[in-house]
Amino acid sequence: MVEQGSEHTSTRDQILHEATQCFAEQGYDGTSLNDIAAAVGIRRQSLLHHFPSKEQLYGEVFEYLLGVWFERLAEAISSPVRGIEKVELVLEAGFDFFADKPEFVRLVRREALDSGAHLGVDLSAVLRPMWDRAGAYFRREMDAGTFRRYDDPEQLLVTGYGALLSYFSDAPFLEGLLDVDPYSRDALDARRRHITSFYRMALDPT
Amino acid sequence: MVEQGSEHTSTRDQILHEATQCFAEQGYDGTSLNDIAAAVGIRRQSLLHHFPSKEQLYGEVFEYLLGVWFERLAEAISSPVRGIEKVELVLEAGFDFFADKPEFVRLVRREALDSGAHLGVDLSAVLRPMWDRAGAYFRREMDAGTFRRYDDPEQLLVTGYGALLSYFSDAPFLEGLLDVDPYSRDALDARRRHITSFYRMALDPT
DNA sequence: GTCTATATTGGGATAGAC
DNA sequence: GTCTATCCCAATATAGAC
Repeated sequence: MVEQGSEHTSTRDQILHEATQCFAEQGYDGTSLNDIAAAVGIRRQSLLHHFPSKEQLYGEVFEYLLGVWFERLAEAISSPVRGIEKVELVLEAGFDFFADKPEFVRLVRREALDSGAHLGVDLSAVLRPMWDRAGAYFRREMDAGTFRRYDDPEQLLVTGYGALLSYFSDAPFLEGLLDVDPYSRDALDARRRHITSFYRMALDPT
Repeated sequence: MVEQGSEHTSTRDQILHEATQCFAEQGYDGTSLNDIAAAVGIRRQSLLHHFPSKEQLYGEVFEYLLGVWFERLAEAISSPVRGIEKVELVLEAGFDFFADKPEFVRLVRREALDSGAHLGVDLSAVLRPMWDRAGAYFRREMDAGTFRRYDDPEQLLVTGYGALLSYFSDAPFLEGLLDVDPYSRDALDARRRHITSFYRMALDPT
């Protein structure tokens, strides 16, 4: 759907791109079709020639990003490494994807807050299989003694979910607390290292 | 401003209460004065007799919750305990407040996402003093050898911020992933215990 | 495929009767 | 203090010319 390699991107793809930025920054209700059209350089009415409605456009924006996310995650999961190294690999794959596409994180957060009011599909249901797989992995490693035992492995996932997403979804807010551009190379490196080392400490069975 | 103890709550306070719920659930842009007025049982025009504008109403909703939050936090911070016990005390105070007022968490998250577009004040600037104080505390304890040393103590704060807020802000979403009501007593207890034990593991210097 | 023009709805806010 | 009536504006969406 989204073409690469050619000098010229289609108007449709330009719309998708600008819509992604607008929805991520201002949310579904805070974004008007005028905003998106203006960013592309056309009129609102011309935009509706490419997408039948605002909801449809929003749906396609989400669908595309979700597809890329699944691709990247599947790649990391399929790796043959085990133990804490696998956790690190998946954490880093998630981190790198989020750093590459912070718009995605912001969209997911907004959907989580609005509990899918604007999106047709149930996001948690879509992500559920991967979630369960991760939970089963932790349980197995705990049983094997490679990870420190916790009462409820799912809690580790919730914490990781929050730690990973919040940094990107709330980046402008955190910038005000930290006096550092969260997207600078240094800040990203530091955050990445901290998350992995934090998990290593917490999971270390010794 | 908000009266307690009397059987009858003023219309003004009812409006504040319903507005809090609506803004937390649907966001600023997603909430219309009609929604709030309907919840109270009056007309939109009557609501505007008590508050001059939507922005003003939103501001007051936030101001009130922020005041309570500061109260509770100051109470926990003033405790004479030290070391990891102080961290636990503050984490638990935050957790309990958030569990008591999840609307507050959702509002803060929305503000962080929108970077204060609807609120007059800069939220990160308001919270900055407490943030810096917490960072200094971690640094001191690391220097004293009571906490495990991390390159950047502020990273611990970011992780805590995410772990604490996300559970409540994204509760409906997490319910779909966990098959448990996040606000049930059991779930809250488990989450509370996990966060504190997770931090204890990560900060343990041995 | 983009435009102008227009229909229609819903939002915030004001004026004034009761 | 609450209501009805009204104003104004912005938003989504459609129709039809070019």
